[in-house]
Amino acid sequence: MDIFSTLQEEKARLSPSETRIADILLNDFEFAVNASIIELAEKADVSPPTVTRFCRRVGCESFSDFKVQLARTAYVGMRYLRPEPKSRDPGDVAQDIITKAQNALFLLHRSLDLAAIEQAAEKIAKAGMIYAFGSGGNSSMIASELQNRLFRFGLHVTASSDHGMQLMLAAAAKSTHVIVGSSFSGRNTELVRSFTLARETGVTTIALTQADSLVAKAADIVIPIDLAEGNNIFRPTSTRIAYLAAVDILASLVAYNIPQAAVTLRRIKQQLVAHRDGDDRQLLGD
Amino acid sequence: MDIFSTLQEEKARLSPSETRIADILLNDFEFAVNASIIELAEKADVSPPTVTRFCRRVGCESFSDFKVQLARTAYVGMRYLRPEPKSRDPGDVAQDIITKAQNALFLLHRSLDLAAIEQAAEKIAKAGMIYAFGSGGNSSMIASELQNRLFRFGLHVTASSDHGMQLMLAAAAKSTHVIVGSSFSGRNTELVRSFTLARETGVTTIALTQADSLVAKAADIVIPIDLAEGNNIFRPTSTRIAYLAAVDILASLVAYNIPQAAVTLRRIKQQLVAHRDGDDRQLLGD
DNA sequence: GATCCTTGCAAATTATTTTCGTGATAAGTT
DNA sequence: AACTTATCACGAAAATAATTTGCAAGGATC
Repeated sequence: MDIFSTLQEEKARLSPSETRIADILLNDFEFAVNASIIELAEKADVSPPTVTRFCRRVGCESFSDFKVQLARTAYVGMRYLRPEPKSRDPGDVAQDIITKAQNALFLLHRSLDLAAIEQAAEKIAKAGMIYAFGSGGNSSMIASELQNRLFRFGLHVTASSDHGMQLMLAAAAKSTHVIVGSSFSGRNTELVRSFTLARETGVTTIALTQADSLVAKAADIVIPIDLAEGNNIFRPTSTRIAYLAAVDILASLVAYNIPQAAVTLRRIKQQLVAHRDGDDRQLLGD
Repeated sequence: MDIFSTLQEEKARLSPSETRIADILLNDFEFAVNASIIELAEKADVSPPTVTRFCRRVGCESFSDFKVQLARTAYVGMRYLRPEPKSRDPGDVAQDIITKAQNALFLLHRSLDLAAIEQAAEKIAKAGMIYAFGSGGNSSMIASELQNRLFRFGLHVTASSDHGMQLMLAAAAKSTHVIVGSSFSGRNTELVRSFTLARETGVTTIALTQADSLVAKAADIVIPIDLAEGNNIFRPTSTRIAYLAAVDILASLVAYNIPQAAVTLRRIKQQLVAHRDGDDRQLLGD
């Protein structure tokens, strides 16, 4: 799909000359996007035709197509190749974190299952009661974020990060209710238990989790969020940013499914514009 | 700086032919980045030289430079020109949200005051006790995130979203302590009061907020987070993502200032790799 | 009516791609 | 082991295509 991932896949199969070209891309990216085919060829100590062939090899139509692809993916993908920040220099750390966050959003957008999200939004909009479940520092934040967003549309919602409480709520839930559960790893077996229990009484269960995971298999509707685990397991913040964005999308679609939500939101907006001297709570609107 | 902003500034001064070229860029961007100068010229109904002149006019060296610039800024900037999503179609909503989030990260990275963050990180790393303050759905999340991140480095930290509690904590704080307060709007007057009170006893106060705001003026160290308000006041999630990233950077730098944090984190990582069958809580590491 | 700006044409320049041939390496054959 | 033969990488040069420049014509403005 994008050049850098192709490059990583093909790396082993490249010839010496092509490897030299690849090295320039990775090391002196700035030069590569601005250079002409001749300059690039000279720097890599190869002939222009070899550069053209290289471009074709990594899946581009032509050299100019290659440059466009390069420039396009660069902003997001450039540092993706360097798994760890090079130094402890604040600038590098910041760059690394921002890039990983950008990347998480980028990957999320690519792999988003819109049909599932819309289906989930419809169910949520019609639900008599919504339970947002999630445990651990990450998923519990997602659960409370869901509560935070949904109650403003006039929906009945409660969040819980307590497994015992989740089980009780799941046991008491009715068929018109919806449970939305979040699990970054997909291996939250307690959540699986709540889902299974709830489904016995016809409760709709929605999971934000990794596709094909235990949690995914236990839910009615799965909103899969699959990010390259290697890059994120030790840096959950970027994964969390992707989850937050997914919740944002879900909540927006829920709003569109509730006629009066638009009215309420418009009123909040007008309120915000008219009265701008409160504290953070004025940022309620959306 | 980037092409689209130049384009917006120059728009009024463009000639009819150049306006036609600009229109193509804005309306059929995909075509524009992939087209040759001839194709673009034909579509705009002008001659190739006019396209070259147009490129110079918007600050590029040449047509190919122009294309690279275009492709480069496009990913982040493209939809920035369209302030509102075009439709309620899930794809458009998702696109809009993701783009705004990307943009928030982009703007954050540009405007980041690294010196302030590093200064804050040093203070936090040495603090006897840390208080993370924030109110409202947004800032309270940031406060608990700070707690979440910092306690793992062996630091003493507590988060509070309650104004009354914040005041009491601030009154009881000692000069070796640090208060980190978050306010998206910068107008949280209760937080200002806590800061002012705390500074009387020499407590270091750190604010994550808008530059030159009330809260910023009341703090010792300000980590300014200024995002285009117009785009974010009604859509706080993207601003929040920027705040989360800022907290991530801050926490990473704090870790580098604590020698034993590295050891602890490494142990957590090994733990994670060895034992991969728990639930979400396994994603503790960073 | 003079001047300035915009624009296109055609030529010149430059960049890119194709074609073709050489040399190297590997696999099969005598 | 020595000799084909196939395959591939690569570069030189030619062919092609794209881009830029110089210049002149057409319009608008003062």
